[in-house]
Amino acid sequence: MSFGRTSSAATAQEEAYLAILQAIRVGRYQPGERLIPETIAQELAMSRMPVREAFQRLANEGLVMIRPNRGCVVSGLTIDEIFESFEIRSVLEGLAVRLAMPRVDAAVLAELDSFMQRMERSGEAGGGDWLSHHQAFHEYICRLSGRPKLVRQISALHIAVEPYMRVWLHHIDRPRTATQTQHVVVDAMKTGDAAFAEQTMRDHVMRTAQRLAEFLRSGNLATGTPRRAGQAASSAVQLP
Amino acid sequence: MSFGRTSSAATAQEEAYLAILQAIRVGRYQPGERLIPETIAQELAMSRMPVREAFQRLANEGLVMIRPNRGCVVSGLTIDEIFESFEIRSVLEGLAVRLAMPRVDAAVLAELDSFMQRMERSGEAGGGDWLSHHQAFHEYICRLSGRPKLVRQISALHIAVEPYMRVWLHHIDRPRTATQTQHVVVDAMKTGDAAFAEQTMRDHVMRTAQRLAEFLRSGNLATGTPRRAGQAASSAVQLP
DNA sequence: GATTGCATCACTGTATCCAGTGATGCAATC
DNA sequence: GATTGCATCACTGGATACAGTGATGCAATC
Repeated sequence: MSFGRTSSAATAQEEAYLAILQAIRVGRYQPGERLIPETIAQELAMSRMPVREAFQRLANEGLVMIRPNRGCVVSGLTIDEIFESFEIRSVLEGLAVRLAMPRVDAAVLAELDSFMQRMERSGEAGGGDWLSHHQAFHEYICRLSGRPKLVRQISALHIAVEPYMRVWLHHIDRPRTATQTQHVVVDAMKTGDAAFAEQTMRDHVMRTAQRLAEFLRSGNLATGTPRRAGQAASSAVQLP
Repeated sequence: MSFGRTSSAATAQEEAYLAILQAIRVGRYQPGERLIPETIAQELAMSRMPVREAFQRLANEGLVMIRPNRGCVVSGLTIDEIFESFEIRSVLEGLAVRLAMPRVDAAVLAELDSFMQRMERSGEAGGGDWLSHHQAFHEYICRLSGRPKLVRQISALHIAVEPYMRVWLHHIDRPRTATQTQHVVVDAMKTGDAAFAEQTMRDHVMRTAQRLAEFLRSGNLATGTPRRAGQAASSAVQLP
């Protein structure tokens, strides 16, 4: 194992982590699904051990749930939990924008405009990579804040709701209106008013939350009960 | 191992996690210190494996740092990182208060008053458990929000800065003024104005951050360089 | 005398093995 | 016929064993 690691992972455990993470993000491992260490280990050509340690990391980020002696399941989020994630994100991204404001100049605004153009183009193409552009847009702003921990936390929240965003965007298949609400954020940043930009970002995130929650509640998705430990009668949103 | 686990941990890994966490919180394992899995495993009468998995969890929470093939060190925070943690906490706790407001009634306010009395008493006794009362006060408010993820994130931030808070409080040995600023928060909650309460909580947290940062910068502590990976020339605050 | 290269050693990461726990299905009894 | 108890089985968590990597110290050469 001294050569030929395909991915950029330095260690087998890291490789397992990235592989499982990706599978959850794109919805290949679905909420409620049981993750069998042995199976995944075989797929990745390694032993169960690094896979188990990857489970630990994922569990800590809330993406899977490990119940002692009863295995590891992908922890789907309930609508309430999704909404809560957005609530948290709204204040964190609000903070990020506020802290980023002093560093915003013409070059930054130009970059933001180009981000939005990319989003609009991929939106019209109906491509599913609108989401990646969208996340890149948000991450760019966050990075401007110069706060690494903040960036990390926001990124984790993006990942957690990504599977749900994905099906939503797939259904509405024209995320142009969504793109337009981004303009409001950039416009707010152009005013130079940090408090205003913060509030605008908050509103923007919460508006997305409301639209997504509405969509999920509208029953365009089957709402099953992938049994989860602990919380009684909590039925996570099921992906198609 | 079917009986007699001393702590409430269901699994060895959990026990290791709690033990190491506690050691870091109270400052027994200090920033920059190398954590040897074998040593800790012996102390806890288990093998290296569960200890390693505990390391994973701690690394994810940012309390330790694992560099591939080079072991696990307690990741001390720089003053900037401490300040950043407070910034994040300020908006999260602000959110928590805002969401908690609808549930605030006379009984809740009475409970908050009793929390503060306890804090004042332990403050005058010079006891180091002022901190636990203080954290309990904040956690009580957070719980009122009814947002489990939010509570968890805030709690993690409290833990991360706890060692530094501890030495600070030990130095000023009369955290009465600190207690008084809590009153401002409770008073704001009494007004029933959610936005005002949110802003007040934010200010309260940031004021604490400023005082702590000032103390740490004032050099009451030696500022050494427990070498950390990645960031060049980042010298974490060293505990006495 | 200093610097560089090599060898040895300590330690980390991974694999395999073993024991304990929860689940499932069948049989027996009510 | 239904329900409960037991036995078996699959799987998880933990321990031990092994291989690979980085560090350290000594020696040799410049």
